[in-house]
Amino acid sequence: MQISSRFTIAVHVLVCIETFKNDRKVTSELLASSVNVNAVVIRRLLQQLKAAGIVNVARGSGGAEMAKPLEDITLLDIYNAVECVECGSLFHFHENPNALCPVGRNIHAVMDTRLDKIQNAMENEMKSVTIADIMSDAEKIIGSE
Amino acid sequence: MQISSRFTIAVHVLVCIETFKNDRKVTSELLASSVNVNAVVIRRLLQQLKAAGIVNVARGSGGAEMAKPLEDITLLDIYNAVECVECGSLFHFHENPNALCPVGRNIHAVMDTRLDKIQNAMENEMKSVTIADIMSDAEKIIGSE
DNA sequence: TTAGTTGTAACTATTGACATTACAACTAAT
DNA sequence: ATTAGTTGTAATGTCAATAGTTACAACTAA
Repeated sequence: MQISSRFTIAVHVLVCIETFKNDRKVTSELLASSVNVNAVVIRRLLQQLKAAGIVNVARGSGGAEMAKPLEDITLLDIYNAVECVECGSLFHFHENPNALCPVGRNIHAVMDTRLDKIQNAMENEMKSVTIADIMSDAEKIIGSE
Repeated sequence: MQISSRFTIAVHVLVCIETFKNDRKVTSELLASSVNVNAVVIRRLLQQLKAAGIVNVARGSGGAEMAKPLEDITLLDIYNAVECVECGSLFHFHENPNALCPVGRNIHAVMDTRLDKIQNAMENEMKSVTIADIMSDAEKIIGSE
């Protein structure tokens, strides 16, 4: 199972917003055309990013822009914004293990710290990369075409 | 999105196999009762673990056992055994970004190394934990009940 | 031969992701 | 005030993966 494409799409969208901000109004249509998905998918995604304080979206006049400095937005911020956070855990525990079995009633306690450490390792790595880093890579690559 | 419960169920199953190996034949029925899922789900899972060389399952006579030393089985081995590996990547990239857009045609190149680093961080953490570690925790917790 | 078990196919239900259509709400420009 | 362009969102549909269930052939050991 994989992390949904919303995450990579979100990064793509943010790079677009930053790249085109001086040239044109960055509408959901423009973003949809770059990502190659339906504009409604982009609008829903922008709502999630907006709720997380990452972007501003203007109703009516239209257009999206970054809501805070690029170096203050980490990949983890984006991940948390677009992936179901109520779930909280990266791992899915089977419900209702048999409490009459010594393994069944303790498996949660046995695994929880280990699973948390794994998830933390991933999240720490995500936290260490900002959109500023990504933009710097992107400018280099696009500039060298 | 979450990693499927097959992963935590697999660990649960391995802990059961090791815990009960001297007391009884560890059948899919027994495992199913501890995990509290259908026995067929367990059998399918055991097939995946068997294909990965982690367990042996006896047809006919019945019963599952570990196929190699506990300290040679890491959580990553289990993860790779039960999660779709063809997919390979933890992250799901949107297909067909627009090649006419400078961002669209470069987004893959921009993100790939970053995403690999994140996945590696997770896998390294998984690699550092063996079933021997988990069993040692489990024995402590179960013994102290 | 039989009882117990695994291996697997077939079918179903459920869930989440994603696509699509439609339209109300809103803003700015004219 | 009207209009054109845009966002916000509901409703609906499709698809894939997970997981539950039934059924039964294949196998082994007693």
